[in-house]
Amino acid sequence: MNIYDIAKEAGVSIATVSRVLNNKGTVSAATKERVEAVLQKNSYVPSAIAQGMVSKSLRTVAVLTVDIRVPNYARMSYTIEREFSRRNYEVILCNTGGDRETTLKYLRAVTKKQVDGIVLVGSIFNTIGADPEVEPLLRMAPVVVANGKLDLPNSYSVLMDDAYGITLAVEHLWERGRRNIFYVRDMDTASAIAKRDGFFLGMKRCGLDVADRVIQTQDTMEGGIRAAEEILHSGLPCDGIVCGEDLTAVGVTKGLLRAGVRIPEDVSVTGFNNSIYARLCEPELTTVDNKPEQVALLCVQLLENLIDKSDAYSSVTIQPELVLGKTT
Amino acid sequence: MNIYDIAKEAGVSIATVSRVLNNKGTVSAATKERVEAVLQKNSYVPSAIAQGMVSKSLRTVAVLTVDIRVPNYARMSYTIEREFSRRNYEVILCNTGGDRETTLKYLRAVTKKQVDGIVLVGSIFNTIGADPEVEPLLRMAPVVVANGKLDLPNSYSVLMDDAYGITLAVEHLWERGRRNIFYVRDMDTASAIAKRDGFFLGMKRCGLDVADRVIQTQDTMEGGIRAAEEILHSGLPCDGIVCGEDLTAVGVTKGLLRAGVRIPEDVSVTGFNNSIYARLCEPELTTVDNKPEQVALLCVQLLENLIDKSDAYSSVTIQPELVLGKTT
DNA sequence: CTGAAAGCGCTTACAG
DNA sequence: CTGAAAGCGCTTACAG
Repeated sequence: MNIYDIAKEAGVSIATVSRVLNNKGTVSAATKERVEAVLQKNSYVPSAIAQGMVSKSLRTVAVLTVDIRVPNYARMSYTIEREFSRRNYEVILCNTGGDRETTLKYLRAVTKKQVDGIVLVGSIFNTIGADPEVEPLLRMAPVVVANGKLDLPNSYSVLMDDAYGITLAVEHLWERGRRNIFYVRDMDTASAIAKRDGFFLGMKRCGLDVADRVIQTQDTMEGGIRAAEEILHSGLPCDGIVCGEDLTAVGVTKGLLRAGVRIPEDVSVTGFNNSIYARLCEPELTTVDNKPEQVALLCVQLLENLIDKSDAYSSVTIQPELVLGKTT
Repeated sequence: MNIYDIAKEAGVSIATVSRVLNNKGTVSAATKERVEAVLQKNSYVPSAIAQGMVSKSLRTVAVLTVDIRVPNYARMSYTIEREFSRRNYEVILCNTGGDRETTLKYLRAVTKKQVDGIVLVGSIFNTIGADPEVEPLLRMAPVVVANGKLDLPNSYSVLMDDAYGITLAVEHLWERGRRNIFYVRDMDTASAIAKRDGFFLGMKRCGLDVADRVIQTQDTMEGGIRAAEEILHSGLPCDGIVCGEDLTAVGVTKGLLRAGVRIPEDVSVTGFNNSIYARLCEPELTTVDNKPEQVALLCVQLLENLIDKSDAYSSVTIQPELVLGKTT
């Protein structure tokens, strides 16, 4: 059932059917009514592909992220998807695993489908997006990076001030009287580096020593447990541990408790993300809220503007907030 | 840059360009080489929309689920997406919230885009998919339901034996010497009902009484905490609590510990899903592995067969497994 | 107000 | 081996 069938049945031309369908141009009331009856009767729905052929748009955007199973990415992707759905766009989801080849494959596929826009979720795309093979693909559609920055003419950013978030945690521990503070960091994304720098900055402001006080570990609960063990065996005094992720902070907490360390009496622990992990943790984590929903919403608004070529878009930075739990 | 530009530059017809592009039909080696050079030079990529116009396919499938932020759905959606990507399909993600209207909106949008197939993730779609307004939309593309069943000619299921999973938990508690067992259930999906029936069955087999031993609560950590309080105040003896979800089990654990109950010495607790929540829980939860990755993979294989109209597809049921933690 | 025609960018029989 | 033409299902100037 296509527009020709409808036209024939209604005794009009396809142009007229198209007009009533899109409420465009002028159609006499009588004709309109007749066509609408036929439309209704056949519950006709125009083909989005054929429409896309003309308009060059399928009203679809692509969301590339590392792994939707990570709560922070899940929250952002969820919000992006819901917000675009409200705006009558569908979202193609791409789990790149942070891998260059995989990212390339996804970008080739979605640009071939002429997506209206692309959202890159995660600071890992700072590196991948700058790759000489990746970059030209990102020029084919407007791009917004959540928590990252790209040097492209049609790309904008919504940034989270990760460094500031970690300084908040450090200063909070200082106020709690902690003077021997460690930092547990994870992978090597721009975000991880910003957080570490935030730690250095916070410690400096508090006049504290950072020598041998940064522990690198895997971004898993087990990684956190190992980090706690490493700290306990370092020989250095420790009364506070700032973590770059809630998940590692949960592991750190477990590791400390197993070693008989009391939290927060002996050692304070902070996480990052204000994820559900922080609330499941026993005791509940003090953590940094990096507001993924807010970041995601701004990404959607920015990309929508870029797609509509409306004015007044610019990159934004969101400030995180400390959320008190029972570990500090 | 379209196929006409390429044809002109290579001095051939568009039919010939199409042939070398698709490696179809016959092209002389010389011509092929010439065309390929032009293709390469312009890094030409054919429009997927125009191709879709002819083939009636955009090589896209839709995944409808309740909420990607729930780990079990995230794991399934992740696996489905990755597996379809491997097969050169893109995935449109739809978070329906379990809502009928939202589901309708998504299905209208994706059928209009003529998706090649639809995966419904969650037993909530048993009800929604049978709705008289929803059902016709599901007839427009092959459908696979993860952990649910639909009565449609072109729809198949990959089922998880939730009831069996709960009987495993009950029997495990019995073997541990528990005789006063409660069940904490959540929402009213087919899956939740199957689990409750599994509880009844397991208890019956063990010859245990179930009167007033099913507690209904919200599917959140707080819901679990409240359930624990309710059980403790019920006046009934309790030495075992089987939960329908890891998240509520974590809450139950917290609630019990706060009341000074020892786990597992006084009361054993089991969860469901083998999610990361179970491992974060202190003590680590004994839980039921419902194998979301395996379910998802089978869904993809099934749907791929339906799309290719290859033979030999049928619905499957997966058996869950008990995973021992430290709460039993 | 309405219709004929061109155009969107491909693929695919059909001739030659 | 290669090209002209039709067709996929729409939208949109352009006439009338």
